[in-house]
Amino acid sequence: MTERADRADRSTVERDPEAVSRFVEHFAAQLVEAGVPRMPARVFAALLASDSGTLTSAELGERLRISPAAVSGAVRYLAQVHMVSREREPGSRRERYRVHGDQWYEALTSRETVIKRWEHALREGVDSLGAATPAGRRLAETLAFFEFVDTEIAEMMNRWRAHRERLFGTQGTH
Amino acid sequence: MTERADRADRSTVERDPEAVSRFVEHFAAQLVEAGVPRMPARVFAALLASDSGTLTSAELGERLRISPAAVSGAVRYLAQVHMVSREREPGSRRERYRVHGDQWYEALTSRETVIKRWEHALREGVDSLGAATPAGRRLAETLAFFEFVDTEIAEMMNRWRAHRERLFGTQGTH
DNA sequence: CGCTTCTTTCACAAACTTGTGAAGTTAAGG
DNA sequence: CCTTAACTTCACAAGTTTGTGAAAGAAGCG
Repeated sequence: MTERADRADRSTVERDPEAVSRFVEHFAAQLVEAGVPRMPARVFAALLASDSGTLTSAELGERLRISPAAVSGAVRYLAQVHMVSREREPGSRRERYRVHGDQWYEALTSRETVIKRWEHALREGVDSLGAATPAGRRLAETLAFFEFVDTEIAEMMNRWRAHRERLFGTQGTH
Repeated sequence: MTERADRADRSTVERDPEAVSRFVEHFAAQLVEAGVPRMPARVFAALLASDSGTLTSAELGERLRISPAAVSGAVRYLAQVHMVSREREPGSRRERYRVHGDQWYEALTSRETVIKRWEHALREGVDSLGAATPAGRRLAETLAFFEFVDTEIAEMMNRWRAHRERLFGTQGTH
């Protein structure tokens, strides 16, 4: 694809920037409601809605009307949770941020990390309350639930990869 | 090692309150990190760690050192997301809050509600960006992912119920 | 090398959240 | 009915979080 994807790519459909913005803000709002900090959510939504799947810091700042500092912070967050990756553009000090079509919801599912910590806390609880007490038994059951979910999610992702291939041909976007 | 305390007599076991508190705060902290507001997280953890699975407002206030107002707010939140239910104690104006051993992680999984809203936003996005554009295709794939997850989660919960029965005999605690 | 362009860091002000005391509301039990 | 126990609502103070401007930090390119 060309370096200037924005202008060059009008081939298919004339895009209404206002409609795009509406989607970006709406989707970002849903992410926020699910616990994602606001700026990261907006930046992420903007990337999702871009044709190339990559935008520069300047483009993000312009589209979302936020300062370079805000972009910087948001991107740092997103990179940390593996929802975007950063690439340096070879002949420039410009940085590009990219959403890897598939990789990001794999990251989403990687709330595994979260689950692991829950499991740890629960194990502690079973120990200190005593496995024989009613409360201890409840915690043990909850723990078993999470352990079950853990393995199930892994299998689910495998099935998804197969399913996706069936739906969309081979590898995802990018 | 804590068996002496655990093993104590009577229906309501004499429990090392400090160990309980440690678990409550630790588990609550994990919930907070996952996006649950603090007071609801603490109240919920306290309920989880109680033998009966129910506590009154006064008991919660005492154990967590928070005002009745805070209990009230926390419980309202938890009831809304179906993590606890409220019952009125027959001959009294006392209210009891209960964690239904199994029901609550079914609620957890009911991120369906969340997912449904994501799906809606994504469908909107596919429409307004155009299904034929690269961005539109990315959104469509993401949408397909969530639709897939939706059905998978339902099936997973069925498998869990079977699995649980195998592990713990009959149906859950309560 | 040093100029220029882009990004990050930092301190702070604005905006939002949270938990509290106090007043308000509901219903049990005399 | 009236009292009183229990929960809820409200306004606000304290504490966080958020996004910004300003300045410093990298890195291409002449």
